[in-house]
Amino acid sequence: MATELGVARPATVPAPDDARLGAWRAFLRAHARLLRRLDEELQAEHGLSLAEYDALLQLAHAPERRLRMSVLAERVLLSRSGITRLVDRLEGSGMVARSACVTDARGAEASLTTAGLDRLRAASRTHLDGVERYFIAPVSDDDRAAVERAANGIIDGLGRGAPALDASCLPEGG
Amino acid sequence: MATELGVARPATVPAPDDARLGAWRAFLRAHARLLRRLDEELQAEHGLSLAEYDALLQLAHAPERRLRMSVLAERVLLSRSGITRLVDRLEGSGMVARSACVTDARGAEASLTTAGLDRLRAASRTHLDGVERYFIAPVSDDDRAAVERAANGIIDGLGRGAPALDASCLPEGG
DNA sequence: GGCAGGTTGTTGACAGCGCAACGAGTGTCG
DNA sequence: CGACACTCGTTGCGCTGTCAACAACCTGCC
Repeated sequence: MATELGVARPATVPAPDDARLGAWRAFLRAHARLLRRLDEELQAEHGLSLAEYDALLQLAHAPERRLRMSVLAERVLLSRSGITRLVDRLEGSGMVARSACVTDARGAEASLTTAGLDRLRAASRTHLDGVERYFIAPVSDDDRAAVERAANGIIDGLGRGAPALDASCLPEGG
Repeated sequence: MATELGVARPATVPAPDDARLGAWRAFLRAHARLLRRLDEELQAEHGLSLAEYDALLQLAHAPERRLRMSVLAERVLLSRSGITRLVDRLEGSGMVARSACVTDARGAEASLTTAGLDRLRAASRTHLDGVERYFIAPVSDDDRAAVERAANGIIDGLGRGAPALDASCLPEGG
């Protein structure tokens, strides 16, 4: 268990000044503000949300510029229903097209249209400028490398420990 | 414009293998998966969302365990209408109480009830364990320090450059 | 005092996402 | 072949959040 960690945990609520929680809170704040800013800029200049941009980007990098819905969902960090609706919107604006999958009649594929690619190219300038300005510039090379290491470590650690499907830890609520 | 930054930017779409974008994408993935996991655990074991937990925590740390709505909104990274609804829910479950502000008749305050404090105490065990397990344990002390530095640098940088309300303040970036 | 202009919290309308359920299709094993 | 369990994408529903509009209130200036 992760309870004996050397942190004195008072009977009260976690102190806001725990040094290690500082990193945690900074991480949360940075992410929230950064994403909001990038989304704002993308929306203002190109009428795209970050999720939409990301979907277009994933399609652009895929072979033949087409991807199965479920694969796209996974890459954009969305549920399957979420990707259905996202593709609905993109299709509505003519940026992607739906087509049936030849090898699997259940499957649908989303493919990037040339209009979508143009839109993506334009938007990527804005987005990359934003990432450069707000994420890369204010961080030293060493720190950025550390961030990447840390992020990958976190992702790794999450993969290992399964979520709480085990109900044996619940009943203690009383 | 921020176009001359030393990044060679091809006429096509950003390559997925840019070393610095690697950190960016890892950052996004780590955050998404981590938050989802922590939210799941908190929800499963205590029926609280992360936002609700955060609100309770902010109240617990405030003097007199009460906070103006707008201040609370700011700390929980929510809009004013968002905080109104969040407090609605928490009030409905008896974890916070609303009261009028004595010095400002427009204002409302949210205060933590003892039930809310109990709930927070219980939940904080789960939450802190999660943060420990998924955020702190898989990251070295040095890297965590770097993450904190990076995050603060990002927040700082965001504060400086105003969003695109004024286009005239951008050109001096070069 | 009295009024213009900003702030505060709430509400209505709406968007986006996840979950559960569904129809359609696949693959496997007897 | 037929039965079964599974996967795929879509849809209905609910939750949660934002934005715009609003009434109530505060502040500063005349």
